[in-house]
Amino acid sequence: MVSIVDVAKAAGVSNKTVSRVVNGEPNVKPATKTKVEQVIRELGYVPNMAARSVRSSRSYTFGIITDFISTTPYSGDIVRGIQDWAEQNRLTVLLANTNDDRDKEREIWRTFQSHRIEGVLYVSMYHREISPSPGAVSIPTVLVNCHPEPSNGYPSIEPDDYQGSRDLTRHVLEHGHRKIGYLRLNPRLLGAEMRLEAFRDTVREAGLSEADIDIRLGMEGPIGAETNLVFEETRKMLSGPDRPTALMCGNDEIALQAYLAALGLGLRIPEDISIVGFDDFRTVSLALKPELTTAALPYYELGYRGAERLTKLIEGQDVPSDRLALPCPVIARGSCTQEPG
Amino acid sequence: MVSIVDVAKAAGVSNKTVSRVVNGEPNVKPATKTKVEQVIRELGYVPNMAARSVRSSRSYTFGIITDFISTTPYSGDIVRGIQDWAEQNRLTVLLANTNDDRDKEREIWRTFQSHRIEGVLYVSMYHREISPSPGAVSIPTVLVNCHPEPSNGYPSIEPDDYQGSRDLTRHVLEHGHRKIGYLRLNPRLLGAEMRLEAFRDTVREAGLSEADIDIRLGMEGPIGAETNLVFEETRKMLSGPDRPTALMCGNDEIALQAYLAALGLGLRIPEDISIVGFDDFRTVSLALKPELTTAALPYYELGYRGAERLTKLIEGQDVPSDRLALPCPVIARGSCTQEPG
DNA sequence: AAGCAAAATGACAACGTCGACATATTTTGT
DNA sequence: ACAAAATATGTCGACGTTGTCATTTTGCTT
Repeated sequence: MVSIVDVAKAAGVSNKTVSRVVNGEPNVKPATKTKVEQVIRELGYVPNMAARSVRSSRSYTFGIITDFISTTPYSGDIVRGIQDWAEQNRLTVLLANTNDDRDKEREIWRTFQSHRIEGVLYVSMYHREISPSPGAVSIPTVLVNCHPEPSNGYPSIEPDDYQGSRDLTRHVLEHGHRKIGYLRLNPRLLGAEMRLEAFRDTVREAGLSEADIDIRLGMEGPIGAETNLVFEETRKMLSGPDRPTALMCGNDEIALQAYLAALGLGLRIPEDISIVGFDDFRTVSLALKPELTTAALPYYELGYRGAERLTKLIEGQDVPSDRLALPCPVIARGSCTQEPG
Repeated sequence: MVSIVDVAKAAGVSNKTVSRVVNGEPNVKPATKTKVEQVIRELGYVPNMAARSVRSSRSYTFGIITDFISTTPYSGDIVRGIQDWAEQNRLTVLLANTNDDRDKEREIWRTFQSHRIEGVLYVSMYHREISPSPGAVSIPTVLVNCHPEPSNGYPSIEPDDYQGSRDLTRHVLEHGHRKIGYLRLNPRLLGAEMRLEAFRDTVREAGLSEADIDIRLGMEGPIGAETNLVFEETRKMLSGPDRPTALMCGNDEIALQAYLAALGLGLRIPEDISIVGFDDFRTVSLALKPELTTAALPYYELGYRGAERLTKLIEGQDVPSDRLALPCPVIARGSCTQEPG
């Protein structure tokens, strides 16, 4: 591997001068600079980050710790957001996956320490409360798509489930619907409660009564192995005498099943029943016909702005608020239209 | 940051002895070892990988280059597979994303070189033909979920679309179906052709004639912005006088739309029509009711075994064949049952 | 043409680690 | 008890960089 000394020799200058050229330092004669750059190109010299890191004790590297990267489709967008930010700021990204295993996590923190990582983005693949266990040494850390237990005060960045659900509910109300069904997410998910609460509050504000809404549990049980009640509950809800004209679903997967149940009952979407989801899992929301009106989880932004926050934290700038919530915009597509009546 | 000399001083031994303990070298008195280990724990010493790397000119690091990590759900499983293998072999993983941008890719190869990466896994998010542009220096590289243009001979690891589609077709035939519809993937995808060909070959072997099968195009146009014909084509196919009893779909997304179309026509699945997909995108395949019979893309294995191949390549062991295809197992669920007639 | 400040370049050490080799200590065989 | 072999520990330098400071060269003023 060609080193800075090789370049120096070939260019007939000292290695320090090469270093100056490489790092764009001032006080290098244009002619020298040109010469050195040419030699660098000829020899294909690329600076050795490890050596640089040893000398300057800076690594210019972030670490990403994920729990289960792949259980939620598109959550990879978070990682992409981080990467884009990293690239724009000439940072390198190290990746590790805990699989939700405590020992493995400890091991990962150690590895990160051994690389003298400058900061960690702790990414959860579904929105929840967590407690990182970094061990003895503390590395600046930002929580992404999750927030810390109240006791330990990591800054975090999360989707605003409440706002998303509220805006989505308003969207449905604005289309004239006054009888609305609601299919709940697994209550164990952090988003479930917030989304439901936002629905309840918004519907109450609009003057609907308890009799106008029909809330049912779609899923329950341990995450990853839940009991799925959506299909049955939807059938029941839509077979009743006084069925809702709009159906709000805890997420897009539930919406998918609602589609199947409604269609199976001979109902047309959206003519007979409007349906909205949540998350905007595009494999589902765009594949459904009509395409699904839903609220989008801002995965990419979560990653990008999380990385931004981490940098500020490292540089010692104060991080405005401990928990930052990013909006979930309503994506209006064809599945929710004016109430027929 | 505490270094090896700090430990040596505190333990009253030379730094070389500490190094020996840390690296598990022989010829250290048990008492010394215990003492050193204790001091390491007390001081929270973690070896500095950068320094180690400078000294030994080995980085123990792999790089992953992805094109667009997030357009395909679950393709993150590839990354997880790589990570697991890396962890088991005490390797670190560097991650970068090209977004299919040539300049960005060059930049990434440079970054990887600067980290003296030992090998690269070039991961494509959908199965296709690619040509990496590593620039001047060559780093051992394995292509994952894609294969090289014939000219440049990178080893690769890919899903066996042909075998998957063949086995799936056999599965359908074994359930007695003799009139089969087929909804094609976007022909621009590498898998499209292979899956269709396998279908054709298998169906011919089974003695079906051209009249028994009905092949239609589901999607076309540039990837990521395709025209979607699935819904309409399925309606046409299933409305005809002599409709098929089973419907094979290019992938699970197409299957989802086929469900919707079939249900919209008042058909029951699987009583009136059996449907199978391909890929096993679990957000779709498990959310469908009945759950979807499909062939699973072996994403995790692709990553894990790709990393394994890369290691062998680096160690100079010969890599058996240039292109390695991993089976796509048939996942039988409820959507394909015995032909009714 | 001398004098001087500013600009350009270089010499050298140090970052943390480990390999090569040297030295010290213990064990073994007689 | 003594040499020889085996085990245990230490010294020193090098990996590729860059920071510090010293030295040389350049451009400008008078």
